[in-house]
Amino acid sequence: MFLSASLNFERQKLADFLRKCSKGLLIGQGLKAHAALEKMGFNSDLMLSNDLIDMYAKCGRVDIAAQVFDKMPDRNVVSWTSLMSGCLRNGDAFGALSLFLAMWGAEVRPNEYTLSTAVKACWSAGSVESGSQVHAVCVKTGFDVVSVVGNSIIDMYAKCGRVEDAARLFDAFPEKNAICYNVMIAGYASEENGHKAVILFRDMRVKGIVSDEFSYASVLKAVGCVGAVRQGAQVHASLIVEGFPISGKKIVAGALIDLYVKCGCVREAREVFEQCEEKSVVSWTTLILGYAQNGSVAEAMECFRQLMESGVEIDGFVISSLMGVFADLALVDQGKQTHCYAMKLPFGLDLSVCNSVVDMYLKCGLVEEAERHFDEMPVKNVISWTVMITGYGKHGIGESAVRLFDRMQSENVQPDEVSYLAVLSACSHSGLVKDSQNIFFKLCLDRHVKPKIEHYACVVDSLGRAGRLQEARNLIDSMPFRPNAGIWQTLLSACKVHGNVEMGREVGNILLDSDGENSVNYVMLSNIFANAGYWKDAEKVREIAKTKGLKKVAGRSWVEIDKKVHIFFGGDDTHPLTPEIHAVLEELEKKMKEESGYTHMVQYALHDVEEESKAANLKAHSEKLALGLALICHGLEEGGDMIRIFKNLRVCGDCHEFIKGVSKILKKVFLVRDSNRFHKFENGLCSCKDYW
DNA sequence: CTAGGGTTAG
Repeated sequence: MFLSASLNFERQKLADFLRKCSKGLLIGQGLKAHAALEKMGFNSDLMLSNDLIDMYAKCGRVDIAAQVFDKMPDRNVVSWTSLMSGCLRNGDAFGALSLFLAMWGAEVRPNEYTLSTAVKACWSAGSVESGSQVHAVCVKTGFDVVSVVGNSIIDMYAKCGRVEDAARLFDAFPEKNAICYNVMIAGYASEENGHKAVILFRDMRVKGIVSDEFSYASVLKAVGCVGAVRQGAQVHASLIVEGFPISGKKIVAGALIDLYVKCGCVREAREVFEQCEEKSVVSWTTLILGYAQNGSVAEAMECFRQLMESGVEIDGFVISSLMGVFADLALVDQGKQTHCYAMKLPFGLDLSVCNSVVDMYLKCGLVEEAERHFDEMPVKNVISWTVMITGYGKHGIGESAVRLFDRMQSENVQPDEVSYLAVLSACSHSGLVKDSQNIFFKLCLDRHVKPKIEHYACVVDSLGRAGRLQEARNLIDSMPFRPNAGIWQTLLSACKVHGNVEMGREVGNILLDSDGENSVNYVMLSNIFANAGYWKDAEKVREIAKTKGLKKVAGRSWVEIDKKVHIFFGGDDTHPLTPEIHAVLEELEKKMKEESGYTHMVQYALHDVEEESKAANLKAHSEKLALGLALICHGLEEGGDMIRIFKNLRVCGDCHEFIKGVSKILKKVFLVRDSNRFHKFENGLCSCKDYW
């Protein structure tokens, strides 16, 4: 087409203007330019149409970009690539990939821009299979050695968990620039490879490649993953030496805050945070979690309050993080409150928010509430299903867990290794041995998931609880893994339940050799001996533990009354109502003795699994104290609201029996959440089928 | 028209 000089001038002006709109994200101006363009009859101009696509894509309107694209009489590689990258930018990786395929059908050849976009779309879509296919195309077309493409490929493999493949390509890559290094350092930023990230970071500097913010952020993440505070401080120091003021570098500062938080140095984290001129929501989130993980819930909530006042925009990450804190501590009132607040926000229905809410309700013992929110979720992902399955499992409703696991697949959600683990664990808690075996079998045939040792452990647990110890033992022997301490502990615990001293002795010895610093092993083994009357053996095991100076985790229980959390340790007498608590417990014990002949189950006192403290006797177990306080506050009349008690370890057997008795006498319902599962006590019975 | 970084839910 021949254009007059003035028309050509107008055309160039429009193109310049569109690029300006695209750069400045000025959708309003862009729409005007589009109208002008049509009026002037430039509809079928290839270059201008491409500029339009790019403008709309960058301004977040891929839908209009696609309309422009569809109307074009001719499309070149730029048209296709612009739309592809628009899809990807908009979070539609699959859309980008299908365009990539369609482009081949239209016989348009990709260039380096197209290929790097396609590679990125693959990892965004989580499909390393597509990624390696596109990789093959890059090799065939010779684009794989172009740095933009090559770097994308390395990044793709690293982000899809194939770090070794990424490293192989990285080593062979001819001209490594800073981005190439950064991609690989980021790929190494994990627990298992963190040290390699540090080595590469040094190597990069030795080779004279200038490290930038990206390098720093990634290497800081890496040292955080391996928990290397000292190395982290070194990196921090070199940041200062090289004149990298973190105040203006949000991401580097964020990485630094996270590093200090991960190492338990919340004070240092706060210092860095305060140094930032512009505090991002990410830094706030990191800090909030830092406080919570270090046991300062009040500080965490205060931090959240400050965030809300700061004017920084709240996002789904903070809400789901906070919800996780409430879930862990079972702070149901705060959880509900935050949930109500979150629902009014634009991201209130985001997956991570909904998932964290459902999890919070489950961990607070409100199964129906959780089910309601789960059912109402507009979209579910594999995590949503897993949360619910785990919840059912912990509440001893294994049948529901298995049913949900089936439903998830009928709704075309592919289970991953965590969901398999959740359902297998639910089976073992509910004694569903057959289901456990069937699901495990299915897992072995599932092309998408590889069975891990934890899956084996669940089946070993199921078999063990059912008393099929030899089968459990055989399964361990048949594993393609070297057995770890965890799986032996599972078997040992089964030996204890079923009083199998011979196997217990054998397994116990293996454990004492391989995991000799863990007090749990000694306690369990000594219990097996003591239960069977082998007192001398029991004593010997306890002696070894004692000479090694092994300490146990202190047991603690808590109960929430009027939004206040009351925490008790074993033998705790610090609560102002301590005399009243003991009086209530005493009275109930007397009644129980009269009605059903209950006496303390002394075996738990002599060698309890969690043996909270030497001084504590059964009457002063933390869960009983919490129960006593709850009863005083709720009143001793029959019936009333469900009382919820929480413990950081497993509930002791005597307390378990005791609470059963109380639930019968007072016709009250108790829900106890311990480290293992939920116990719902009602009318003298407990919901769990796996307690001993 | 293209490549890299810090926070979350199981």
